[in-house]
Amino acid sequence: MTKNITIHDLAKELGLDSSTISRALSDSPRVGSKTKERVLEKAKELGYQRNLMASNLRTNKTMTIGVVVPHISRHFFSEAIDGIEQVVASKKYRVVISQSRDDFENEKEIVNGLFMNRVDGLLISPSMETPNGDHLDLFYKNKIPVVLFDRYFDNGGLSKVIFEDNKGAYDLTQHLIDNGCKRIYHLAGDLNSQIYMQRFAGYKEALKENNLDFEETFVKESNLYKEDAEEFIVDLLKDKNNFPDAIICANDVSALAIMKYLDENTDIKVPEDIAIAGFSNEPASAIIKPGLTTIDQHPFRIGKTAADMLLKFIDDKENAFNASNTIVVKSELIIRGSSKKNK
Amino acid sequence: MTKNITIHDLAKELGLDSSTISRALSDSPRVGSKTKERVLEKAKELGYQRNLMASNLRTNKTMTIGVVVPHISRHFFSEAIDGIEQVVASKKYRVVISQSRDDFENEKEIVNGLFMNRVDGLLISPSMETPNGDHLDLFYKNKIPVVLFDRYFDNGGLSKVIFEDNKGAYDLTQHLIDNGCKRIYHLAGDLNSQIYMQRFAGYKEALKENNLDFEETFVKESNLYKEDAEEFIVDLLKDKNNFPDAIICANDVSALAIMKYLDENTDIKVPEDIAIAGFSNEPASAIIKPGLTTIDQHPFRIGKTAADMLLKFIDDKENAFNASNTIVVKSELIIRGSSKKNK
DNA sequence: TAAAAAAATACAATCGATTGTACAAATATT
DNA sequence: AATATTTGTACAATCGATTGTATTTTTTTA
Repeated sequence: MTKNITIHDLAKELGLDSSTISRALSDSPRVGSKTKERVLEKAKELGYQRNLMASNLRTNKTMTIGVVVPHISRHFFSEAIDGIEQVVASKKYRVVISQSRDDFENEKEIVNGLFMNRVDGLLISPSMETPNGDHLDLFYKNKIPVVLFDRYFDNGGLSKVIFEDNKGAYDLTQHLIDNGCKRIYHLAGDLNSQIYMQRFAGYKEALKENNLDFEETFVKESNLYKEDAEEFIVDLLKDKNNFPDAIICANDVSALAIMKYLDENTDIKVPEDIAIAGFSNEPASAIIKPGLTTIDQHPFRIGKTAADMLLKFIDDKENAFNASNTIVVKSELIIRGSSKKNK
Repeated sequence: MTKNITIHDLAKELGLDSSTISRALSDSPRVGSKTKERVLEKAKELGYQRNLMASNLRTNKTMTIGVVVPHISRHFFSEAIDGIEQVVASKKYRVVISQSRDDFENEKEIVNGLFMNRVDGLLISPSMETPNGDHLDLFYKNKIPVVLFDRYFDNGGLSKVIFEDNKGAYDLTQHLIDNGCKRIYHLAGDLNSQIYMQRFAGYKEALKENNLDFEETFVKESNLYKEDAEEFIVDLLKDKNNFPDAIICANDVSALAIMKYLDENTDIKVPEDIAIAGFSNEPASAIIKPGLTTIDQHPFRIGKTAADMLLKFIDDKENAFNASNTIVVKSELIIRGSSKKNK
């Protein structure tokens, strides 16, 4: 193994002290310009590459941001990570990305690991199982900024960038009502999670304000996978007398699964017989026919915003710990064919 | 700021030497069990967290893998990253992820940065612009293993995990021919890129072996975005006499765009009037109607395989630099409605 | 030209953990 | 009980870069 070149090697070669090399390489005014040139040239000649492990240790900075998400490959998160990476890279930071797989134990381990690596800040979208922010105390106590995004918990003091889940679901519901729907069901996510809770609440509020029926049986809590959606619709089909005239799903995956199921297994037509709406605006939602009415969550923007906030906190730690800052990213109603009843 | 607790703090508190603390924490046989207990207890009490910056510097290991992809949020790459992360995390490694945005200058900077961070290995899917592996010499010379995945270049010595692009395109073409297609066009990607080159070659081979016509005009090189696909189909529609009876697109995005365009703007039916096939098996391809015939690339498996190979090289550097290992991940033909002509 | 000021460079400690060697204490052997 | 052996700890150097202080060299000023 070609031994790595260090500033000491350069120093020896040039008959200078390593401190001078260090200063020359960081363009310090304390080093003469001829010397700087010599150093730079020699560094290039020997293929010197600064060792950031050493540098980080000394400066107590890693220029690294930890990012924790439930699943990297989910459309929402990969878009958010794209946004994060873009912002962070432009400020010469790097991202270390881990996935909790919605497992709290996993998440705790990851968070500890990131702390041991002394990341300069943490962006986290907690797992479904995460009850509170106690496992982030480590960061809090050591004044390393943390920003939650998308998912969160009511845990005093943590800053976050969240989505208008309530408003999104409200708008969706109101839109369906405006289109003549009266018996609107809701396939919900895990109601222990703030985001699904909010979606459920927005849906309910809209029903209430329009004096529409709401019964507990209208709502089914689930994991929102394809299979959950199929199970849900199969159940509903058993009692055709009480069939809904609209379903709002808490994500697109389940909404698409229901549309697909109805199309392939029944002669129930969307939107004529039943309107369907989803949440998240996945790429497939624009491609299915009819298109799926949904809420765009602007995941890229959420990621960007969270990263911006975190970097601001890193620069200005005062503010990072004085108040819990919350930014709410606006929802956007995307109306497509699946909701166009209008009778 | 609560000063971080170090092994020296623990040592002072317990009246021991820091070396003993270090050994106790790593469960060395050289430390007595009672002492170990005392250390562990005190560590927990004071909330000690090992500083990996220091540890890394000393041991010259970071337990970190650098990952470079063109775009994090593309389905293929986010799935591949998922696979990588899964493998790597199980061996207590972490991933630092960067995106080149298909910009070579960017990629060079990222690669240098990862080297300065002394990652223990590098997984890279090079940008479209990357001409060769010269910018990876740094790793090669310093015996840090590198594995290319998906995209690659013919540059002696680098190990890689690639996809059966040629075979995939061949199978797709053969399948269309078996279904009665005779005039098969190809919307290609950038032909400077090995993967698109291979897909093109596979398509051409299949035509040849079946003694079917091939003309240069059958092929259009493009960036494979939605807009490119629309432009392509609009052009074809101008000359209805020479309209193809099948199009193989080098990715799903463009194939879906063509299907969507035909459906919304013409009365040309898929697959009755024209068969369409894509490449990559995006989620939307299973949802559109008719479903899009395509090739599954198993991106998750590609990621996993590449990560496995890299970790093996890290453990056994001998082999990492003796030969260039190449694993080819098998393609899978996914037949859906868009190709079912059979007349 | 000598003294003062400014510029360039060297010295040495430090960041926190690891690890080879040396030493001391405890236990075993004869 | 005296010596040999094992076990447990301490000492000290090291990883590579950074940075405050000290020193030398050069330039300026009187």
